[in-house]
Amino acid sequence: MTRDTPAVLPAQNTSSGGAGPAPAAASPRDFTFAVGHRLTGPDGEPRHGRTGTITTPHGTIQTPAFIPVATQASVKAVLPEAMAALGGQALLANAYHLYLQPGAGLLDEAGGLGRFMNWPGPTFTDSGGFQVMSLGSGFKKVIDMNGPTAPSGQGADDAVAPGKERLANVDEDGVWFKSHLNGDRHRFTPEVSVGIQHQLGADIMFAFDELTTLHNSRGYQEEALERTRRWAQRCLDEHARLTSERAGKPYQALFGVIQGAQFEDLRRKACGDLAGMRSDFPDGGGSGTALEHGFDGYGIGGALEKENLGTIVGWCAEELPEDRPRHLLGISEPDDLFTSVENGADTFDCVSPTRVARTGAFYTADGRFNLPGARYKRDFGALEDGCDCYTCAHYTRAYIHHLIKAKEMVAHTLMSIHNERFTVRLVDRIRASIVDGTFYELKDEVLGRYYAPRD
RNA sequence: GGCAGAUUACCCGAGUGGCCAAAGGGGGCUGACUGUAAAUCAGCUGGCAUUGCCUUCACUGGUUCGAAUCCAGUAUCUGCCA
Repeated sequence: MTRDTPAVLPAQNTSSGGAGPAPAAASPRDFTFAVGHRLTGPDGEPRHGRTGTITTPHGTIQTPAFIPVATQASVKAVLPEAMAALGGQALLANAYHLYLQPGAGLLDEAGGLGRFMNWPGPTFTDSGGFQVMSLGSGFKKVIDMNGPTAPSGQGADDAVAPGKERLANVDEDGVWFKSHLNGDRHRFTPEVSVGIQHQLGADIMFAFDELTTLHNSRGYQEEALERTRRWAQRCLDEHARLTSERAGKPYQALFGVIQGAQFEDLRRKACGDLAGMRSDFPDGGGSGTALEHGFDGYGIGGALEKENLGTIVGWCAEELPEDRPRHLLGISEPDDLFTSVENGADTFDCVSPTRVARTGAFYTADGRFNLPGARYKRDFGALEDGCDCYTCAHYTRAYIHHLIKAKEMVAHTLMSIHNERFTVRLVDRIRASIVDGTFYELKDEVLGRYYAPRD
């Protein structure tokens, strides 16, 4: 990273020539994943972790990679130029939010998500599956060490978090959403979600899934998982149909999403089911023939306890095809990143860097701290000593502390740039450590310092 | 000069005999945040110690078993009348 970086994307992302007209080719072959180095454990045995390169119509992604979240076609408070300058390789938006806001058709008309938001590099869209949970039960996705606190058993499947209203209701065919913006009812089905995502035009899309919580019973987890399996097939079929119908557009990859909560048998079954799914795709040569095509990659999502994260990712890595990328949805804490990469996750997205930035917290090698604290009032150092981000190059803790106290919006921008850079750089360092064989040294050093007990 | 009304913790403000260390805001302090219903939420905010004790509702003095609350005086402020 350099300071005063011009408003252009990194070299590896400029192959498409910016947000110009779409390339003519439209084939599943426009999306590839090549495994690079494999991680070896301290015992000399191979691990699931690896480096790789994802190639999309809008550029490549070196993995492992952190993909910053731009839910509504915007990384909150940060310009895309700044995201490129801090090393972001791709951005992830949300189909549900974009469908409610500008409307997916508008983005199609505008030339797709990337062009609409002035991000020439690769893009992802989430399916709206997360909103099945967040607008449904409202419970947190990752439960703390104390485990579920809501009533368990029969009634738990209808439980709603305290103070929340149920705004999503699931049935076999799909989900009714009640808009959190104006109360309008909206219908999402696998076909609707994939249709919206095709209109949004991201390089990588996710299948529409049902995210359960740890409050749900085992019986409900099985029921939901089966439903998600059936939805996955419908997503793949609709994806094949639309890929054919929208020939001439850049190919959009579709990732299936693995659920199954903390249950090993359910996770393994989900992986096997989705890995084996096929649908007929048109080939890219214009010959009119079709080819059998499965998911281009896989998302690992759902309810899990932090302590089981690595184990669950490991189960998935064992069951899923080696030659397809594995995206871990919604994770970015440093310990979780190391654990997940070690066990086979290739890419990550998470709202945490910008969310905690907006609420005053910043990451450092020594842990996360709250900048509104009175102790920073006269601290004229950078947010993090030695950080190479734009914020740390130009601004002090005291100044940003002042901006937060004065409720100046640019505080969110400066904080978010730092936190995004911190997370992107951490995953970049993890990638480099796999290449040069120092993963475990890096893990011990980084986590030992980040989570060291404080006074 | 006369009449009427005010004065509550850092600020604004509720409280008109005991359930009041005193509602509610703001501010301050601390913490949380993992596919964004999140520029949000939670706790604390007179002092000291473990339940508990001590000092507070402009000031002084009363009434009462008991006063932020009732009475008298004083100070300051705000209206209206000269």
